[in-house]
Amino acid sequence: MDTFLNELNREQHAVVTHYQGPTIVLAGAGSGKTRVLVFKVLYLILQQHVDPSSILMVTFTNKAAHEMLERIKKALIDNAISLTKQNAPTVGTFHSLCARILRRDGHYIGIMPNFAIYDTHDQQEVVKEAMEKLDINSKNIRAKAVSQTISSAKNQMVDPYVYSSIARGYFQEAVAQIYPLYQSLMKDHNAVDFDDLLLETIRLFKKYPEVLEKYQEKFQYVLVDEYQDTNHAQYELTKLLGEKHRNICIVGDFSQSIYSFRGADFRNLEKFKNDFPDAATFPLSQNYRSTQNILDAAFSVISRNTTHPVLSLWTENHQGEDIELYEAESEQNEAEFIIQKIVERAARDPHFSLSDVAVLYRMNAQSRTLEEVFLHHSIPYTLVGGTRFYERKEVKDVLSLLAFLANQKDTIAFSRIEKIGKRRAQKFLEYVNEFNEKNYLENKATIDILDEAVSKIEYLALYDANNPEDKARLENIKEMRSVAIEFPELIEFLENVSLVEQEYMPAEQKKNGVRPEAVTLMTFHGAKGLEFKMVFMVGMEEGMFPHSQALFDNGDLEEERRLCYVGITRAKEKLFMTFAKRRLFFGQRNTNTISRFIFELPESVRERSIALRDQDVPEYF
DNA sequence: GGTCACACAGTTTTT
DNA sequence: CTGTGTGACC
Repeated sequence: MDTFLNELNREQHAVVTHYQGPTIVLAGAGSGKTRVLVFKVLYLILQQHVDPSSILMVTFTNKAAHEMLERIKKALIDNAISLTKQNAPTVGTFHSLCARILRRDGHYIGIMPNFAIYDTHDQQEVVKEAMEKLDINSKNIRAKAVSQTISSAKNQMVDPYVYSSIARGYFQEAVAQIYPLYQSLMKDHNAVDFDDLLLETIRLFKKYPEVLEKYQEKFQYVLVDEYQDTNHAQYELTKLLGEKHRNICIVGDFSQSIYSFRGADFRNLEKFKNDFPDAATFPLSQNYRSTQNILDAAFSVISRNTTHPVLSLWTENHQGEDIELYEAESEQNEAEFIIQKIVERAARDPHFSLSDVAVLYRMNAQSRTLEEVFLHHSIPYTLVGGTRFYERKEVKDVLSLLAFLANQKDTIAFSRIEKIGKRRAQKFLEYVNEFNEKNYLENKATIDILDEAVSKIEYLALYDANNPEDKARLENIKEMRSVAIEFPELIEFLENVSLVEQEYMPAEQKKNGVRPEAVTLMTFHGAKGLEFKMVFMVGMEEGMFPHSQALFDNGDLEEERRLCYVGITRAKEKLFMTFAKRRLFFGQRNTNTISRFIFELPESVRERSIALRDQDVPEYF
């Protein structure tokens, strides 16, 4: 057990063993960050004999949380320690942590434990409800825009009162009217949105210090990953939870902050230093992932950013293969180039697997052509992203039944049920009565409630198993049943489905239970945290990447550049960047100029490109 | 209560 | 171009 620290390099060792006091870890791409976090927890438990349950680790996604906890558990079992539910560390996202806190202690501030968690779609329904009540024309003011505006106000912790004092112009003044009504409707529905989970927890902590103290006492050690992508509320929460024992360790990388469009603020990394002036800062600068060529390219691009520090990475890996640029005639040709390169590589490298390849793009809309061409050449692919499991119609329908049973003030859920059909909604109400009279909430398992409600309204009869599209819907309901079996308590089930995105995997792949032999297609955002031997970055054109909406604002442009940096650093061995002369977009054929990011690569990369050899470097200002 | 036609918008995304 | 959402009409 003493030897596990030997597996770390000097920088990593320093991070793991510095276990007390405020700590900032600047973890570069591919520097073994996840491993360091796992080892840090192991070190606390094994060497410092810290009670595992007094450790809190906050991650960016639930998937990351799950993987982290599994790795910790496994390592502890190797050291003859097994974790139970009671003594396990708390590992989760800010949202799941706050949901748990509010279920337990929300009653202090008037939140009932069976509250519903509304997703973006539900939020828009509530906004529409508010707009109807206020008689605001939904043609001039779109509910979607309003709900986004309210959400970003909340992210900056601007309440309705403050908002109305700063609102300027037609749209903002309308929002100023809608916002307070939205909040009171949410209360009527006994619901909170994702932003409220954080804000209400902060409100609870500030109003009832004894509640805060309970959690401060529980969580003696607080670790927060991906700190560059925290928003203001998450920054506040970190501070509140950690300020008593001051054993807070935040981990992040300025250059990988890519979520400012939803309220993340990389400056939180700097603010932490002001709040904790004695914080120790550790860099993790050795990269284990990529070749020198790839790191050089990444650095060459990201060093153009001026509003944040850039960590320079080094590696012991060899120089590696050249980065290749390709100018395609069209988006089809771009996809065919990719296929050609994959086939070539497969022919000469027996260890090569299609799962070593990722194609990264800026917008989901770009996946369409790629899919068509991949299909045409019979190259298997996995598409990541798109419509999420719990947002599918049939899944939401069934969930609405359960959501309403758990929280009968949730009229948003009920109006969804009415949309299935008036007669079915009537039938359902009969079941609601039975449910209430016999108190099924307490003495029936989720799966039984689900099956009873679904059969009561004959929901499955809406779909025909012989129709392939319907069959997929029925499969999805089956899939949901298997999650329902895992969570016999209805409230817990609902919390799980609102906060945890189901790992998306088509049914046939799931049966085999192995990672499929297929190329991964996804957005740059989706690739965060992943790595592939061979990476294609496609659509490297002004207006595509950087995206057209980001061209005129330096802050937005720098975020695009960070996204480009994230893309480059996903590659372990081989990186391609492609751009098309002409591209069909929204039914129009456009001619785009080559992305500025291409011109920000090291000169040697550009010189080898036929398309660029004789071209002057354009001025982008 | 269900279907069809038209309008219209159209980044990135997890919680 | 394509998916979604709304409103009119049977």
